Amino acid sequence: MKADDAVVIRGLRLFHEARDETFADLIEAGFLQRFPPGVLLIQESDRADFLHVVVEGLVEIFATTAGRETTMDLIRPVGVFILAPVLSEQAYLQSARTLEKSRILMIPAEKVRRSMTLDPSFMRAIVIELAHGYRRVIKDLKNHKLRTGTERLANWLIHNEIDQGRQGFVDIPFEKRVLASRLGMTPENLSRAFAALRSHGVKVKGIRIEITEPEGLARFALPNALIDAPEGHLSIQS
Amino acid sequence: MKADDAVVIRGLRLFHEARDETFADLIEAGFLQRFPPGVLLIQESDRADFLHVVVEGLVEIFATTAGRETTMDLIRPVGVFILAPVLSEQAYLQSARTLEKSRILMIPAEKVRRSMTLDPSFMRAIVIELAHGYRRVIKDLKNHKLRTGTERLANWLIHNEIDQGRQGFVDIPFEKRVLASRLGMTPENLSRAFAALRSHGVKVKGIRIEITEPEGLARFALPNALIDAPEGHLSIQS
DNA sequence: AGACCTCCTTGACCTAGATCAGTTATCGGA
DNA sequence: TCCGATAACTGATCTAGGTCAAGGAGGTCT
Repeated sequence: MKADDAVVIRGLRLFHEARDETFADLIEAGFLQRFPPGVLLIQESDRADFLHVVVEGLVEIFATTAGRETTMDLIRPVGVFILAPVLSEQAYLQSARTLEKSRILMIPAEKVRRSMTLDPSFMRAIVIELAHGYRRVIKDLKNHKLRTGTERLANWLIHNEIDQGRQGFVDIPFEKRVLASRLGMTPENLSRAFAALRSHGVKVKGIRIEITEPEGLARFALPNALIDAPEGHLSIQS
Repeated sequence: MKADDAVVIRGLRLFHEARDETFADLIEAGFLQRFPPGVLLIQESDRADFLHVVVEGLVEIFATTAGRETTMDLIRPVGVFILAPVLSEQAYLQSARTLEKSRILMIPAEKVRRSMTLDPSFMRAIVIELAHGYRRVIKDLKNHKLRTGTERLANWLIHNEIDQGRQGFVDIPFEKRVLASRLGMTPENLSRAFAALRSHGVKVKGIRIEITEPEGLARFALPNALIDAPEGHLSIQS
């Protein structure tokens, strides 16, 4: 692994407060690997053998049942994913695949658990990270139970316009079908949701979505900090 | 607090492995209070000041936005609720109210955080508890994104029939409107979902739901361990 | 540049679910 | 035991969202 990669990974909240030797130990035990797009990294129901860190690229966390599939999350560098089953020695509940060519650091689960036992400051960081991840999923569940698809899209746009620097537009950083699945709808329905938002000052220009009337959009979306505000996070959120 | 209450609470996974003095300290700092039904215990967006333990009764965890409301969870004795914001010193994302008359132990958040710092075995239990809670919400989100309301009901019945001792029926342990909200549907729709399950061997007799053809119901429900299997849990789940 | 491929969009149609209204069942208290 | 209040059920209607099919727009490779 290149030294500057290690520096970036060390910047993650999860590793930042760990002792030097804990961090060195974890990096030492892990291996960095390159993957082309579309590679299945994790299969749900498999035993959690590794903690994964996205160093470069884009990873989709998804779940399936009865032939259906949905996107649970999207992880950009530098982000850790699927921490919980690594800690409780359980099976993964979600699968993961690369959407772009990516570099992934894989740290053996056993090593993570042992480091946690040996280094209280690392364990402390794990507590904070788990608590934040927990809260993010709760927000997502609220989003789904309390809002329609079009409202979820409107709030996603508001949140991402801010994230991308308040320039009055949002560039969707992956395929629209992926966004649709992340928001819990079909691609067809996403198109219609965009059409419905036209009357609230939203213009679709390919990948770029222009927001001409932020106040009008907010009036429709009714953003709520307890759903939409980003949880202190490891990864650039979707 | 009565001594036998303390024994039961000590039995919780969260407290079981804590040192004796840690546990004594937490119990000492906490206070046990009685509430009639319908009392708001926690208001979302309030700062997390206490960790709550349901010693007796029934507590509903719910969330609201834009005038809508949904049930996020139901906590029966002995169960802890809303641990995450207590640890990361944040606002509650969910509200809580009693549904029955209840006894609740409230432990100051600051005390929980300090005990965690002082007692690694307690912190370790917190990691496990958080990881399990995290996984439970992920299962719930999968349940909602991947299934219809009727399918969620069918799987809820299968799971609860087993929980209640495989007697061929399920007694709904709260009002049906609460179940409806927990499953993310209206009371009207829950009635229709029950009607739809008649052809799969489900008979409604008031509070008691008879399951005459478990195999037929399972064929319709397609239960999935990665959604329906109970996570190692503190509380009797809903 | 042209051909091809994939993604996105749009329309028609259908199903799932919400809402509204009216009725029936259930439970607690006088 | 009756009464009133609340919960539950049922039907009619409407909206949200999924499915199917076709057309259009944007890339990439030769």
